[in-house]
Amino acid sequence: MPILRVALNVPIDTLFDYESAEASPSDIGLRVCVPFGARKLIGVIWDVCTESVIPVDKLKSAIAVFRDIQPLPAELMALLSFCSKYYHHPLGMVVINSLPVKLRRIKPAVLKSGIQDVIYTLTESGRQIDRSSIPVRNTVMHKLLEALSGDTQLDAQQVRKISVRAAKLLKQWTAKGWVEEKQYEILPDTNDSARKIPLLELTLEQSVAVNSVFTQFNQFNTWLLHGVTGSGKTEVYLRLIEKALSENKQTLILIPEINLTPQLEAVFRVRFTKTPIVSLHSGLNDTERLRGWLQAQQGIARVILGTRLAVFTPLPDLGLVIVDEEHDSSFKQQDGLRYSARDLAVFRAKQVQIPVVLGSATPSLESYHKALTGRYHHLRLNHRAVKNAALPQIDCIDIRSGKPKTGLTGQLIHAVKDCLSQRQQSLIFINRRGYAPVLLCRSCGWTATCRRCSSRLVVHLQDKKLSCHHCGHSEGFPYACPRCGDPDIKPFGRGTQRVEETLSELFPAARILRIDRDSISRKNAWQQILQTIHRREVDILIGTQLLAKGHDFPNLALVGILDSDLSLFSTDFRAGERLFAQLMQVSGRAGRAEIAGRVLIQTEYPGHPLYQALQQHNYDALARNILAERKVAGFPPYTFQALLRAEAHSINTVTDFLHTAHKLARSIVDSLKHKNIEIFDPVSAAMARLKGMERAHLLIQSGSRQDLQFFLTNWYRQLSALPSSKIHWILDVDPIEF
DNA sequence: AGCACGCCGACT
DNA sequence: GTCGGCGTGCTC
Repeated sequence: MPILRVALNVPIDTLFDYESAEASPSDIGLRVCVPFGARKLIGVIWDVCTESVIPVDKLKSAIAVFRDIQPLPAELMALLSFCSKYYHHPLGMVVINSLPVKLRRIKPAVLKSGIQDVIYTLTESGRQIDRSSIPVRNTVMHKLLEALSGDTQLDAQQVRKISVRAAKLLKQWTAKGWVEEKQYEILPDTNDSARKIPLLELTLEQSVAVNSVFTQFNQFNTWLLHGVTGSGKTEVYLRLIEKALSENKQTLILIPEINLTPQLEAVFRVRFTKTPIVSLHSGLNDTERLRGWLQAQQGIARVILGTRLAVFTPLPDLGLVIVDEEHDSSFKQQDGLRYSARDLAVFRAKQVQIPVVLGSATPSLESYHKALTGRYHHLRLNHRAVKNAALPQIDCIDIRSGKPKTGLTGQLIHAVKDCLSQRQQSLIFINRRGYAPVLLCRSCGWTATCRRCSSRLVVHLQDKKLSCHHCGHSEGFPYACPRCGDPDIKPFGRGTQRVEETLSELFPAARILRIDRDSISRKNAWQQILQTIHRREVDILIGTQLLAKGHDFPNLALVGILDSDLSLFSTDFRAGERLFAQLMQVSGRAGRAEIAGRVLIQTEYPGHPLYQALQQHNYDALARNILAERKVAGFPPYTFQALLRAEAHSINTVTDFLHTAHKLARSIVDSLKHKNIEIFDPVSAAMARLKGMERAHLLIQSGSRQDLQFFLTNWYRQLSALPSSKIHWILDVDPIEF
């Protein structure tokens, strides 16, 4: 009888064998329901064979093979296998967790409205509708007509975005003959060349970049598209996608944050009006996610735009991969399977021998180093694409001589005032939300700390709460110091809320908008906020890094940066790199259109190389500087790392486990031919306590990725055999946080 | 991860 | 006497 080898979502890195009378090799990649101990589980058929190493009397029979959807393509299965091996995570867990939630259930997947979206277009008579005959207050009708105008096709997802009422309205309009309802066609071409919007002329640098990729469009190559903010990386992407579409290939584009998805999606939809585009991000519900995934798998979707999890989408005709803002740390998953979507994207491109483009204004040093050493092709865009738009003037304000009480120097206040008088917008960037980061007792030095984490509680004055930004715990203010009883307890330091308070006292007439995770509560709020900014209904913006990323603010003339010095001397060796990228990003918000931008950094270290490089817009100087330091210190990208992360309720459990792990590591290395593996002592994590768990880790480092992997495979096997009832542990390969 | 099995303390 | 606490060990 045929034997199925099944990948199951259990933390044991092995396949499980089952008998199945009906199975054939063509079932590889299908889902299957099997008995497992006392329960039933869903799994994926990884292999079909005739023999098993498991004794026959122990083999159970599979319950049912699901044929509701096409099997996973072999390439995707190879990607998942690689992922399991490279990150040392059980295969079954990798496989099942990569599937849309609706495919993880023990029942066939159903989409009552079908896989293909129905799309809507205006008919001839629809185009004749006199919009002035529709009451102005009927906004849904107007929005819908606006969206449909100009030959645009709307799919169900877009319709839902307009309004919940829009779908009903469309049915009525279809009945009236104003709107035509049809299925997406799989277009062999996408001669979208009949476009209405004239193409922007490419700058010289842009066309060099585009043409370079064109010349090697049918082979694997990693291109680092290194372009300053505003240099038009998106236009380069668009030209490349156009090319992929014309060759009847799918394009996968990975982007960092959910905030940016709608923005980029809109750009693509305007440009490729007839191309089925799917966006996959965490804002979708299970049904939408499944539909997008299936459209991608069946080749209906030609452009797939998504956050890191989209790297696991089956793409039969993949011809181009793009990773935008490749340096962004959100491409690295920080729990469970700790994969880097950027690195897996490169793997995918290599798998099918196609180009992958990594775009950034501030590439990760890993990628930059590979570009310098010739492993990646370096494409540079050194100039802004918009005519007359220069890079902003960046200056430091030295605050050593007198730290301002309000946190804002006279110079910065003056600059904001100037902006106000010229009706231009300004942005104050402070990467710390809340009112103040610390609640301090003046007489004994007590500070409010979290019960479950080793963190200070942040003062939120608005809702009169102290809250932990790590576990979400919040509590009321104490009336007096719990330690010494002195009632003189005060907020210390500044967060966005306090800066907002100060600015509204200084400029009572100004329209001030604070943007951080606390002010963006509702799902749709972000789009509205962007509109408010674009309509110039705001004078001063105050924000955290949420604001720094990729958005265009054409009327923004000034960026003020507060309290960024903290990151200069962090224990994390990547802090400098991250701060630089962040400041470069936020600086890039200023002066994007006709307005000359200005950036003011309040600092005690105006001479620090990081600020110097920033002022000169000189990424290369700083990057080479940091790389030289890393080389001397033996840090990535000159070495490869893996971190064994462990947590438990009791710190003793953690240290005992890590000591055992250390001993095992020692003996493995001693037995190795190549001993170029460095084992560090266990240390506690940066956040030593989180959500009531004590955390520590053990670092392994090697100059050879291969040797490191060989070691890890051995180590992982031994660690898995250890008793594991009280300890939680995971290997983090290529860690970026400590 | 779940879930069963098993071996000890406080309840009707 | 048994209900249920969670330590241990197994799952094709």
